[in-house]
Amino acid sequence: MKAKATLKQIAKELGVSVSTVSKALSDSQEISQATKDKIKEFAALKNYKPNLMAKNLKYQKTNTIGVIIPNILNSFFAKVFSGIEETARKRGYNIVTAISNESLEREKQLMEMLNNGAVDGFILSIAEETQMTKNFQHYNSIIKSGTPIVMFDRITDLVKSDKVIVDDLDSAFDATQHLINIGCKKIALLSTIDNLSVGKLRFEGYKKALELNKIDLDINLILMGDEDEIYDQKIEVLLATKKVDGVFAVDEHSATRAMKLALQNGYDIPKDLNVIGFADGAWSRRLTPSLSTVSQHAPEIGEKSANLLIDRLTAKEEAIEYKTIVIKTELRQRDSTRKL
Amino acid sequence: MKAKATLKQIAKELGVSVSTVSKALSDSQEISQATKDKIKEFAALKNYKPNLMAKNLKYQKTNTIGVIIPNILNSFFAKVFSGIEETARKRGYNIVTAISNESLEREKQLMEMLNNGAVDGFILSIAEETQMTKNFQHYNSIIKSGTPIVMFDRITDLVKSDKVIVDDLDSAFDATQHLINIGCKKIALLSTIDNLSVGKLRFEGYKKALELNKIDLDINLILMGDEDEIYDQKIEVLLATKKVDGVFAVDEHSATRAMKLALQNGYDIPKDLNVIGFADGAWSRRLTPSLSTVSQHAPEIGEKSANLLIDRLTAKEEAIEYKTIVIKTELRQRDSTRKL
DNA sequence: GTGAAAGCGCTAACAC
DNA sequence: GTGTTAGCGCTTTCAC
Repeated sequence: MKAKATLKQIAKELGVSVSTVSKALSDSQEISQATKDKIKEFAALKNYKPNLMAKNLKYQKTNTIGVIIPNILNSFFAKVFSGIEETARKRGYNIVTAISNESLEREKQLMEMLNNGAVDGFILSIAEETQMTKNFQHYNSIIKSGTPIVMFDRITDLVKSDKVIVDDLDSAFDATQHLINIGCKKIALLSTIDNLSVGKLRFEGYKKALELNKIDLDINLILMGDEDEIYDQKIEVLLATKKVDGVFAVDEHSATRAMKLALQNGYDIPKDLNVIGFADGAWSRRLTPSLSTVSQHAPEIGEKSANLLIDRLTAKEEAIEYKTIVIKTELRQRDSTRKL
Repeated sequence: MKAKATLKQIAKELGVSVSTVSKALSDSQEISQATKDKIKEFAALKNYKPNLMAKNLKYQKTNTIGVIIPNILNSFFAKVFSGIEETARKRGYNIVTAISNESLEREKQLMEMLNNGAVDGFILSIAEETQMTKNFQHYNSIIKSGTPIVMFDRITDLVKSDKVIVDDLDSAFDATQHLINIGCKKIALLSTIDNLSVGKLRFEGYKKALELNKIDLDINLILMGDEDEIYDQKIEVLLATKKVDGVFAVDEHSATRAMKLALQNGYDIPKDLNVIGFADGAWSRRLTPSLSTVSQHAPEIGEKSANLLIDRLTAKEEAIEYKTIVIKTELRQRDSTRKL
């Protein structure tokens, strides 16, 4: 447990002043080359590293971003996170991670805690409970306190901030339209995220596609629920009617459950049933048949979010206008849908 | 962008000294109730929060743990991470996350960067490149500098530190034995992680089980490679021989590729082929048939790691002995293996 | 070319 | 019961 080297120590051991050492190490013009060399060599020997906390305190900023993720086990968030991490790191920022576990209380508490000079800004996706209860004051009060926020994916219009989203409505429209194009007449919509902004938008996209193709919305084909057995049973009942030839699943759970239950109930995918889902690419490829998905470019969402935040943090003038970046999705056709 | 409240400001506005405010807010006996009440009320009004950086600097600790993850997209690591996060949070620690991307250089650089007073200790799993090149000095020099490290899953004997691992050898033995018990005679071993400590141990467990059951090790049944198409082809060739009735896959990729290729090549799982893999539970259940796995209790690994580190950080005496905690795995029988 | 001193926000030993 | 002061490690202005 040897104490870390400080300017003070080095100064003392070398018989110079603290400020000389500081200047020498930052290659100041004021210091003679000889002294600089001597000090630098000694510092390297002692493995000197400037203390971050002291610097932070001095400059009143931390070069750290707080990232609040609703659930890191969701691979979408994990991917966005990796995008944030990489971009932030490149631009010299550290990441403090906190997981809200979809809880409003936890989200509030974490953000307040980190807003004590621990981070310069936040990147977050709204916790489910927060979005359901529409309790957004804590965001606004944090922004008012001078800490900028960037929201991604799950956002709200009630907070003025930078945002990065996917064109959920259009993506859902395209996915549904694709199912129609390959001949589906009875397309079910499956969702466990109807309480989220993104869930609602995807539902809208589905409805819009049906409408434009003059297909009546059939309420029996719309299944909403939680990730539980009751939901599974509903899917099975729906499949049992054999009146479905397409499934549009707006979340990973719905997509994979539908696939599995259909296969178990003797459906031939994609012959009898075509499935498209919002889901993670890596695992979708591992399924048999592989799942056609709406790819959300998660790492890019992370990258853009980090850049938005850091741009704001480093901006000369304050109060640049808030931006909303919309990332284009892509329909990845795999084996769970017929080819055109 | 209103400036955050500081002790100094509050003191000035209230016409008292800084230390009075500080003491009042920490409920010191020295201050009269009346003053305390007054100060507390005013502080609450101003939404005062003590500045973390200043406290950290003062106390020479950060209450922050640096977590170095090789790859957050690997759900095992994501799960361990969530265990770490939750436990650390409960005990009052923040998490700074860094992703090594399996690179030695990056791992070194990240750790050195964070070792400048940004974190009190590290929790990490060794990057693949680090483990392959056996380049472990940076760990030792960080430990020597006074920052403790806890390693999990991918570890090395060449670094003295606390460790949390799974009983890889025994788990692999049990998995192989189970395949033998349900009647498999020709058990293939698939691995894309033979360069990792855990990969080697799992291979040992496989060999031990064969040996004890007097089954000759057949080199043609052992497939090692990277996550690429060449590896996929090798699997397909192996399956084409139809000389395999069991697969023990020591990593997620191998397990899922084997399943998929077997299904595509007309195998009936588990009738013709039994598959067990080290893999994530959530997704294994989503496959059809669901995959029997060795469950590694990832969140518990994270929890134990965090506790080990924090125990050491908060220990009164220095140099408690280093501990290695071994977590028991569980064989989760699903539909990719016959029932006994 | 080098050093002294102030200050970032906080705590705590020590005065009064 | 309240205030003064020093100091955590660093940078930076100003003096010499």
